[in-house]
Amino acid sequence: MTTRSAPARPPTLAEVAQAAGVHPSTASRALNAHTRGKVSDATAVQVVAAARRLGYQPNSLARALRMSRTFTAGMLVPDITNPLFPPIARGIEDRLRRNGFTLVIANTDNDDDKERALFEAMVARRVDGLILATARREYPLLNEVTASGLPCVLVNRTTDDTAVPAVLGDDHAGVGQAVRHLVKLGHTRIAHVGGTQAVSTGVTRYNSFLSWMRQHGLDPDPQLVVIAEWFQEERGAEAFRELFARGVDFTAVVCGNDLIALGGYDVLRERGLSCPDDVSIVGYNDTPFNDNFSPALTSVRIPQYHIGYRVADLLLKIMEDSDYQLADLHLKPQLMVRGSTAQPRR
Amino acid sequence: MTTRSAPARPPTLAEVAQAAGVHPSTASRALNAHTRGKVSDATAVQVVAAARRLGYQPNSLARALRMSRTFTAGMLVPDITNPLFPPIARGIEDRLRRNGFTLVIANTDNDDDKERALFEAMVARRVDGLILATARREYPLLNEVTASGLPCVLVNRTTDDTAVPAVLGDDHAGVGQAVRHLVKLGHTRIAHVGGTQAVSTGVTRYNSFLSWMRQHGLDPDPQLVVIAEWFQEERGAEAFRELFARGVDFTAVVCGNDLIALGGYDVLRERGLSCPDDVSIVGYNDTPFNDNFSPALTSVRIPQYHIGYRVADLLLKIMEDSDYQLADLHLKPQLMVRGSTAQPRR
DNA sequence: ACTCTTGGAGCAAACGATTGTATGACGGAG
DNA sequence: CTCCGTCATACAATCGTTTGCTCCAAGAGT
Repeated sequence: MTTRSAPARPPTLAEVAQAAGVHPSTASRALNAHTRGKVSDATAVQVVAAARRLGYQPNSLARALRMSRTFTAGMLVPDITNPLFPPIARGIEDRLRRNGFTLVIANTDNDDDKERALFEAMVARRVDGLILATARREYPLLNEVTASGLPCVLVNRTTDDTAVPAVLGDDHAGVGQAVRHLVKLGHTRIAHVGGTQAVSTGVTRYNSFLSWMRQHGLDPDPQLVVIAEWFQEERGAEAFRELFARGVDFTAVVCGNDLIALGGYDVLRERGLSCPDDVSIVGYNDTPFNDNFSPALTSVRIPQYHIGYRVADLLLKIMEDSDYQLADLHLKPQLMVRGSTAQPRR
Repeated sequence: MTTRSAPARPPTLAEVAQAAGVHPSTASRALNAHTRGKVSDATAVQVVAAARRLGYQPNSLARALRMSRTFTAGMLVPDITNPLFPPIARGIEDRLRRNGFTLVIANTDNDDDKERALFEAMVARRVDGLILATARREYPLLNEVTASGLPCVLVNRTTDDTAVPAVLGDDHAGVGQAVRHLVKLGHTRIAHVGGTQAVSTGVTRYNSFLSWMRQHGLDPDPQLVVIAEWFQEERGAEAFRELFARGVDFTAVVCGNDLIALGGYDVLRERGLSCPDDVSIVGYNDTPFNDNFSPALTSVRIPQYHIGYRVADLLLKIMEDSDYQLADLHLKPQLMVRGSTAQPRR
């Protein structure tokens, strides 16, 4: 037999040091790449060998306590069940892990009190940095975060008062691609069913819609713009019903996100209308399964994984260099054309 | 002004003790519900007041180091991007948080080496317990886990050698509901497109299918059983093509999960067949959007959130009482009947 | 009145690492 | 031969808690 069954208590640095016949401090320096230069090569080899032999794993708690760095980042997300967030979280996790960081995710359910409590919990856990996917345009929590001095970045959404850097999809460009696509197909009476204006994505996509319509020489009809109360299928359906109720003709709709677009599908079905024959629909975000709906949903894909990756990148930079020059990052979207958009028949 | 801008360094227990005019150890006991009884009520009040006044938050690192408990649980998941897992993770997180525990999730991508590395990382982080959603029937990693003595539970999948408790959906019952539903509709030539037999859900659903078919007096035709290489849409499509290639007639299919069922949709479309007119299809898990496919997918819903909740429950019990009597937990599924199943026309 | 018990609080040693400072040896220069 | 600089290592403090032990005083029992 080569090794005994796993020891109940993992070996400590002191034990490694003893096994290598050196003082713990020497062992520490030998093991830490940062201080390797302070010990002779010979003893470094000894220590490393002993560490490997004993299966030494530094106790991250002790290290964290001493260094007051936990190598942990926290993330607040409205609800990980929303398919937009898992790919972002994966990107973040993958990037953080490369630097030995761990990610802790908590769900706020868009509840102010819960948000605050979870933030406190993160602080109590002494996370080294914070990633917020929960920002609203008015976001008082952010004051507490910045006041606490905790490095922080926003993802996917930003705030009106932007003192904190954010990594986002370029929604202006994305909506532009959607509008251009519809215009090229021949649509002129294009509607917008936006998402709540309380979050930045809702308002940005709304403004971009107006702006791009005008750039294409189309005067956006206020009657053809409805705002869904939230980024949800049922809220989207309600907004679509309102849109139809207004009685103004339209042949295409740019939606605030994919769930709203699905709500649109439901309402078209209710009214016996066909997509894309009667109405073309474009979603946003390109969450999974858009290929499987019928018709397959044309949508603006945002690089979710990479957004996560880059936001982690940014957080790492800010954590190591506290006066790193801050800037928002807007990643390029790409329109995925599928079956829900076609030339207008009217 | 009531308070100054947040202090750079949060107050320590010693500072609270000093403010209350007592020794740190007394302050500790006063603050800890567990040891509150060891100090007089009067001083307890003093200490609590001082703690509140200073905004004291115990340093979880120091506590963890001293107590060698981190109040953290780790979770290994194949890929959080799979919509099955986020609701489970939420259930876990919500339950853990009630006891002051934090959940750390890591994605293994079904990669053995990555799995092992992430397990090591969890150990290095000194998590108090581990939740594995990554089990395969043969699962060598589990030996290391049990050898390490780390409390551990499985979720959604279990292993052949079941020394570790698991919380699962009751797949036998779920498949039974699916088969019974189809039989009641009048189907007799029912096929099964299962998932990989390398994981317990694949093999359990397969065996249950055979068993329930026989219980309904139907002799399952081996030609009508195909195993998809993985629980993915494209692998499911391949399996469906194989099923058709065998040339044996069937009118309904029980699928290993919803993605495989979607692969079935694709193949039916390829062949110009209609669901449910030509073939009825039942999925499994009832992941989101089943309502939005066309036809809406009939599927066996497993209580994902509650599975997570209960697995966390179990882990907490095991952690606090190391010889808690172990048992697997099978939660009741429920068949969600939608448009993809109908009476056979042949 | 004396001892015994008991409750409350302080002391100090952990937990396991990192790191500033002190110490020792050794080699070269004057 | 002495002195000094340098390099490698050892020493010890520290991070912020928890907790076994000791100690003291006050109240109860006889």
